[in-house]
Amino acid sequence: MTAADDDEQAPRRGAPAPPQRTPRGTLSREVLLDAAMEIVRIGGADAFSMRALGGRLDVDPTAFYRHFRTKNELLDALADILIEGDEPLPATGNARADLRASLHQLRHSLLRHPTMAAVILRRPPGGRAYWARANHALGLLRGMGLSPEEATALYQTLLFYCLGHVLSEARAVAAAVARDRRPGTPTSTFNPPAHQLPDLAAAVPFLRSDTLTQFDTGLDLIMRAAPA
Amino acid sequence: MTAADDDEQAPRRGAPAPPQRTPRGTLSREVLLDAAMEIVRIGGADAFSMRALGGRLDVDPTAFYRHFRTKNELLDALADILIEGDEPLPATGNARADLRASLHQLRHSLLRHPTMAAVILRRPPGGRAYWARANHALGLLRGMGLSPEEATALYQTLLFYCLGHVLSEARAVAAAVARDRRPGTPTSTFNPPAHQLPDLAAAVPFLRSDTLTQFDTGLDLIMRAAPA
DNA sequence: ACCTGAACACCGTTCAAGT
DNA sequence: ACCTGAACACCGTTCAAGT
Repeated sequence: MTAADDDEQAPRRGAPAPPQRTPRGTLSREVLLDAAMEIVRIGGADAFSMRALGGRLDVDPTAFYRHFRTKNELLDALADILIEGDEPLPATGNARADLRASLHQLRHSLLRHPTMAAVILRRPPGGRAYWARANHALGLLRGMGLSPEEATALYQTLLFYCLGHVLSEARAVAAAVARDRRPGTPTSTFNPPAHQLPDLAAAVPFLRSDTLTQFDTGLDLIMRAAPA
Repeated sequence: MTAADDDEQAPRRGAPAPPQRTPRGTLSREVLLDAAMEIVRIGGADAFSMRALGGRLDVDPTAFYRHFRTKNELLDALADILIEGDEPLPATGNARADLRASLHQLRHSLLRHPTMAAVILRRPPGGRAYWARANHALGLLRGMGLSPEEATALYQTLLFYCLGHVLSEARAVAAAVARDRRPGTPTSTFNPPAHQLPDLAAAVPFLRSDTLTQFDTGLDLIMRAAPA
């Protein structure tokens, strides 16, 4: 029915070559998070498992459970690291520009690990960085003259738009990476069946040309609802 | 670091009591899709596996592979069934109302299987119903006087907003269901750390009060960008 | 105190063999 | 032609035992 192609699993598994043995007593949340991020960076989200993590640190896979309650707890911590990003929250004094920049930071950081985005977005939010970003954005919107209620509504709209956009971009990037590793897999998503669907056909030229510009266009549309 | 609670796995696995033996030669994509949907309806997305599917139809788990290439291909087909929903695309003649109704349909249908939403949204889109909905919405926007480019931009903004919102709602519903099955698990998401974050504290009363109204509020904000 | 190792109860998928 | 069954190469997590 769907022209479902191959899938994004299997061609890369496990972590290669433990770089250095982890001495007894030096395992910590931080060490585990770093190793997990490395595994994801090298092999994508599918390469990450308890056994890969243990292998990378040359430690028994179950040593993990001294430091995290479950794998999902580690994923939540990874999520918050990505949501935080590398840069401080923008504070130029221009509320509109700062808000836009914060959402750009979020998008950019999540897209640095595109195979991770879907994994992270299926977890409930609630990390430190997540709330810090919310507080920052809400403050900016209130500074633009919006009431708490208006600010909340507009922030949620921006955030949900941002998450949907990033999820969609990340899927495309992850699929492209998978295709690259194992060529010959067709991409169905951008051969939409435009016959019989004239309005879709007319839209095709404007799909996915430049995703950053597209992202901004949506932000602008939503921000029209804010006072100048 | 995060107040990560328990997780949504494990308490319900496998399909209970095969309702009737499936005679040789009657297995089909449709039968498999129906059984898969039943498993998800009863036990959530985690309950679905090849072995559960085989068990439910009283058939060897690997018989599946005569009809689908992979599990993900079946997930894509399930996704398109949910995206299609039960009702026909709205066509009252009021473009604005029809567009809103289509997005409500999509939200409603995805939320009927909340544990499935995250699974489905991590797959690339591209099913028949997905494109049909896109074509329908684009036609409505063009009918409101927008150019193909404007219509595409506005539709994508609405769609990404809708997906982000539904993903967020579905996570909350799925977590609530899991909490119900195994009580005592706290919800961190709606105890945001409002101390030290004054603008977040001011927003708390307006979070998650009525998610349908909230959804509509965002749609309205975005639709302000369209001509009256 | 911290880690190991075996074990448990699962996965998705392949392929030779059966009917 | 269609399905079975064993097998492969994995999972996340628990718990008694070791150091």
